Amino acid sequence: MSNHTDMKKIADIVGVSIATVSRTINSPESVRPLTRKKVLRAIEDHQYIYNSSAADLSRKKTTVIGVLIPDAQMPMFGSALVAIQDNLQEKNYSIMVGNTKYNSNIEVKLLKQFQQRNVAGIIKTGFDATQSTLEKSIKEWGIPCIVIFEKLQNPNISYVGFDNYKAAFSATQYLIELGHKRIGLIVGPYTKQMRIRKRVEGYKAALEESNIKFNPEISIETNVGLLEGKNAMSRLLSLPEPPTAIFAAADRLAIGALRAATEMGFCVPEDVSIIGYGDIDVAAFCNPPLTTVRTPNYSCARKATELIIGQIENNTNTIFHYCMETSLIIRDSCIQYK
Amino acid sequence: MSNHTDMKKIADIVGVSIATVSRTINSPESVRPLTRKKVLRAIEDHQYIYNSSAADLSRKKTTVIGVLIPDAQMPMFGSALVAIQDNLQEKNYSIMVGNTKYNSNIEVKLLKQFQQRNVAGIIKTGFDATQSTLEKSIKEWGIPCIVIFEKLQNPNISYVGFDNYKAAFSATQYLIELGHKRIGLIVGPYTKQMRIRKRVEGYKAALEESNIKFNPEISIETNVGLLEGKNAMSRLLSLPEPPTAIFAAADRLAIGALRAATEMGFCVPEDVSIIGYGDIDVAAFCNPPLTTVRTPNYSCARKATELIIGQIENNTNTIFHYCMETSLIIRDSCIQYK
DNA sequence: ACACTCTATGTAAACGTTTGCATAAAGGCA
DNA sequence: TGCCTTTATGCAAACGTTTACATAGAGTGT
Repeated sequence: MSNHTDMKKIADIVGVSIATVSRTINSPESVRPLTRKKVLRAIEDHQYIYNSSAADLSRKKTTVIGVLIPDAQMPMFGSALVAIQDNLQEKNYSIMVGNTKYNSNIEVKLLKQFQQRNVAGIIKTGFDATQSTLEKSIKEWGIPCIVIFEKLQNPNISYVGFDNYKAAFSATQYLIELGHKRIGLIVGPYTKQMRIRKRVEGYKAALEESNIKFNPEISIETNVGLLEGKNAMSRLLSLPEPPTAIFAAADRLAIGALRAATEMGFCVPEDVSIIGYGDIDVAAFCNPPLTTVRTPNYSCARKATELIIGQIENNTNTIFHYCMETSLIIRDSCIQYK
Repeated sequence: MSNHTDMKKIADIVGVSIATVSRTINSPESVRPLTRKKVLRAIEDHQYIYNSSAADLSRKKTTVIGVLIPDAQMPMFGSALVAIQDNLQEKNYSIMVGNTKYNSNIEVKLLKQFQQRNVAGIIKTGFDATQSTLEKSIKEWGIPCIVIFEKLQNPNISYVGFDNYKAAFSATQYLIELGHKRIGLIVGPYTKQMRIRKRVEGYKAALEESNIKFNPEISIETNVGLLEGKNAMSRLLSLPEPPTAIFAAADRLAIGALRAATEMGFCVPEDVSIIGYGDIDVAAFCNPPLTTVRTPNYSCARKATELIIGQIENNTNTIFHYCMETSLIIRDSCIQYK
């Protein structure tokens, strides 16, 4: 016989039915105060532990939300997680997290797990250019799914993000305004990732607007990482005619680039300007402090969580498109070109 | 009637019993190849989705492991998450994550959630000095729980960590060997956190060993963060007789300290040496690159995951104590005192 | 006293699996 | 052929909740 405390046991102790116990837990206002008190007392005294699996099964619905991120090492994910949980805290939702490593096999697998575990909603950071199948499967599945940190043109997918194109445009424009003409680009794998591709496009558009010809020689696509940024920068600075300014479309790339410059004897910003992207927290603590584009990571994640909770609770599934503003954070890594 | 594909439906389609479907999924070798094939075919064709809640309820056991971290912004957490998932990947376990913010109310709440959701095991980073109640509740609960990133003296709790005392001792010793006598300390909230307190003790012990008197004036306890590190360093360098070397017992504190020094016109390491703790990835990319203590974060998390999975699968719950080696990573932020 | 409405509770059928036990079919051996 | 073992499958009871529906009792207005 089960020696485990379940609702039945509590019900027996108090002398009420299981239903009453369930109600005291889920809608306390619907049970008489005296009864409620007795039930709560028994729960306390006998260390009853609510069984979510059973509830989930019965309700055909969980209070777990799935969070899909490409790389847990990205500082941006930290903000996302904190924001999401801040919002979920008092609601008794839990977070199930999956790290895709930019690998679509892993991603599909994780999504399947989420589906089997019947998560109530999904928050996904970033969206691959190649994910129409994914999109379809989520649609069919029918639970709310919000992409964050990205502005999508796809009208069928909700997002809370920012305009990567515009932000990259303004970063590049800033460099141009400072008089730079030879502006290098170090950027993540944009062949696969939409939000990165948008940055490349923004960069190109800004150049074009000022009649500067895009020069593929000083534009490097690489994985996002400190070392990768450093390596890319080394290559750029080894060129016979190195760029006078660099747009590193991720702060971690920028930090790597900064290091390469320093090691090669270039002064930043006197010899070469560097602008980053993301305003991760160390950016302000670099030497020199990094001029960068601030993206509203925390707000995006927070907003997305609010929205998704709303959808879950009201059982709706409309499409939301929120685009937040980015801003240029001017610090000391860029200077007028003389 | 349910239009949702469940085992019953698959069973009906194939013309077998539910049990057979369940078995094809959970122990394929126990069903005849032909039957298996037909079942799998039907599962494929009708997009059957396994319901974990139901399975969990029936089995009285889940395949979810709970991960408790104090601050998702700490880079160390990123490694942990990646390591854990790398290990869980092919096993179909999922990760439920909770961010405690160093707040024991939140922590208790999250643990309760984990308990209600019936997680199969818990990996917890760090352990508060004040958590004997917590310890008791986990013991009673009876699921495997491993603390990582910490060496505990408590024989009832499993850990996979490193010796914070020893690591801090060696960092301080290194500074002493370089001829420093006036060695400041910037450290996290050690009143609450064991692993941080150990660092303070290691620092003090190293001083004592060399007959250097501990000076509370140049020892600052603060929250862990870049800005906090900077503020603490400002205070230290404003002293009439500032320290000639600083042990910042967290790399993020060290990076903040580095910034303060630079802004105040101190050269690192010429005017003041700084040694960090953790070897987070940006440490090597600071200016100057940060000398620091490397702690084996990934290995710890990976080992812990292996152990916990072992315990879950074999239904054992023995206590493990693994202590991994730390190492001194000498870069350019410390120099001989003249 | 009656009919009516409310409110608090109980009853019991789901929810979709797992798994011990029973059984039928097939194979081996005398 | 009959008996025994093995293998593949089915049966049905659990797992611990939720919730639509039923019901009993209390209150209200006439």
